[in-house]
Amino acid sequence: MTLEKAAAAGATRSRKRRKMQQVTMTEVAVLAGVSPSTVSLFLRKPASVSAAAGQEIARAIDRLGYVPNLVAGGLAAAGSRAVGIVVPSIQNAFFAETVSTIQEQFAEEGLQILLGHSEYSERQEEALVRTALSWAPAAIVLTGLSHSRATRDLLKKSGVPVVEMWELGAAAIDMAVGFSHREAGATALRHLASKGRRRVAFLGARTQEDRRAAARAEGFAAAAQGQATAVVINHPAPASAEAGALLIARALQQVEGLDGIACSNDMVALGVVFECQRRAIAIPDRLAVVGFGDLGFAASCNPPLTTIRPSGDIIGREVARLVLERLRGAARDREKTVDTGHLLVERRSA
Amino acid sequence: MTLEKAAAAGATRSRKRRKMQQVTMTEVAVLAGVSPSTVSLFLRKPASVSAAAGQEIARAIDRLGYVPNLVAGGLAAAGSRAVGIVVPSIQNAFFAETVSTIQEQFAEEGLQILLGHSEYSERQEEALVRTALSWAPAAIVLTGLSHSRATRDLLKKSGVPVVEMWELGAAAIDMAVGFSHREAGATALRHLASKGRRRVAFLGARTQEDRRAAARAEGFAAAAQGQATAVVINHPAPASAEAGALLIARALQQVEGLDGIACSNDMVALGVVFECQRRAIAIPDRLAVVGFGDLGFAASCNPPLTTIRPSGDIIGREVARLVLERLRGAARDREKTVDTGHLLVERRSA
DNA sequence: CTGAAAGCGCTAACAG
DNA sequence: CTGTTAGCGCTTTCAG
Repeated sequence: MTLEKAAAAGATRSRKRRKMQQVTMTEVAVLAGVSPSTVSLFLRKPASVSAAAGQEIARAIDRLGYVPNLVAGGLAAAGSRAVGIVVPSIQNAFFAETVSTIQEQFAEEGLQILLGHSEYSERQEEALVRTALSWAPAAIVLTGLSHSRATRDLLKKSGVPVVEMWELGAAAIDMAVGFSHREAGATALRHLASKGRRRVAFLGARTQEDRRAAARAEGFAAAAQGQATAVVINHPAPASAEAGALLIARALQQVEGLDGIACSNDMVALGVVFECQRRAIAIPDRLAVVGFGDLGFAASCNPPLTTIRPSGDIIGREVARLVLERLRGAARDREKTVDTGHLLVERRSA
Repeated sequence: MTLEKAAAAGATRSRKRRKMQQVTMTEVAVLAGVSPSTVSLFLRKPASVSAAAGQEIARAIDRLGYVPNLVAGGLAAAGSRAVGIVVPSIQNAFFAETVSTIQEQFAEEGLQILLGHSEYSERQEEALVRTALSWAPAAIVLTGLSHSRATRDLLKKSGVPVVEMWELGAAAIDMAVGFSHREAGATALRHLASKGRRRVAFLGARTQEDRRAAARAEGFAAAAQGQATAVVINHPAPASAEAGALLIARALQQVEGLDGIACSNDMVALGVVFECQRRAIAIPDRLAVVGFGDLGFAASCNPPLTTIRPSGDIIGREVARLVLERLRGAARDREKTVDTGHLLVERRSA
């Protein structure tokens, strides 16, 4: 079979396409001297095709520069190889790490990521889920357990596997991977208390929208009962060093004899460290600081930051594993939830 | 027309699907008492359908909870509403910002993002481009101008609009948005020189793989001719505060009388600041430091960081604009390149 | 302005 | 192991 003949086979197709001519599976089949379904089979299960045919097909694919059309495949198979992921913000280092890990795991399995960010808005999340569903995705990954009623309905009705990540506690739609933020907040307080700190504050960024940060604040405050005097101070902007500087200034003013701080995010803690350097407030002697996130700079700042590590990479790996297992046919009720816990990383700031 | 009838219309479809029953356009059409093509038309150009029909259709969509199947749409239209984006790393704040901005702009136009990260590997990039092309994307966005031969061929052959971002200089495949990293490096040197610094170093992370960081280093070294003694020191790991601390230690040891530093990334500069705090090296008096990126903490660290702002958000906005214009029918040679420049943000560290 | 008809490129039974 | 046969759900001419 010649290349020309294969080209001729392709040429019978409509010429009205707006995109440039694309090589189709039929052309590959013609050149390889087999039927299209054999090519299709070869692509999905190479082992089920005779070695001879396989070789011919591989050569044809190569010569023609064939790129499979996953859109057509997805339609025929009633479900695509894409996974929708929606996170509050891609710029947040936590979610960037998780998404990054998921993408790595999926790439090996030929799964594509459809990404969207909701800016902590349930309405935006709903719109993103709707779009994702339009792609007949193999699965959908959401952040957190709070979603609009419509989002839940949409998802349930679709029957698509869904995994909610970065939070545990309330009921999940389907699967969930994460940890309890209340407990993480409590850990921060207990650590501070264990260091003899009795007048403490939780500095939060955007806790109105960020339910998980709010849960950490709650856990912190609840654990303080009988242990310490705790206040929670919030800043409406996203977590940043600047927010941290502002918050610590307010805390110092608001709490007489303040001696311990927990932050909703290491970035905020960094701002606290900066501001304390400026004011010559000794950390941890006068003020103990515990962060959240264990971001890259935590180990090298002055003093090194005691912080809580949520392990965004492990969350990502587990999310990918759950999705992959479900796609490979695991029962819908096989494994629903994995608790990744949290880890107190003790360094010098507390 | 009753809901039951519409359901009956749907029920004639094959029951072999693995996914849960999905509402189709035909069902909407039946319920609205029009033909599927009218529904399709209404969805794409509401104005071309009579008000009466439009209203019926809208109601039907609502009652049925219809979610369009973009996979089928993409196949029929020979091109999907998805845009493939590949960046070296999602965890890098620069790219996170750009991707975030692009996603925002696209969401309004109903474009989905297919995201992948290459880890600075051309081979991985090629694989990601291949997968992206399998989705018959509306466009593809790549980072930088260096790609494997196969990647370029694949892209050219596909005829898909391509925009390369975050770099300018060499020839682009199609469109490009970015700036010259050589010039950015030169700016850093000139600023240092203008402050009387004569023995300077460029601290780079991963410049073997990161061609753009390498270009900044080159621009820095080239501009030093006759101005200052410049050395370039590299660390093979990704940019981090830790790398910065390591690099400045080496620089101090290697260059007698070192008085100026430029970093390939603000994160590295942060490490330099930390290490100098530890060693009680006064910034900027003894050592002037200029970073790159203008990341969130740059303004609030001690001292505030003089840095070069690449404006990742503007790059994102311009990328989105170019793609959108092309999709709306702009000629293939309308506008090919936009230079977003760079900005020296002078603060106290230099 | 609306409908009928003809696929888009591929997968998935089912026979052979 | 391979080919035949039907579509997947939607868009797009092209008539009316």
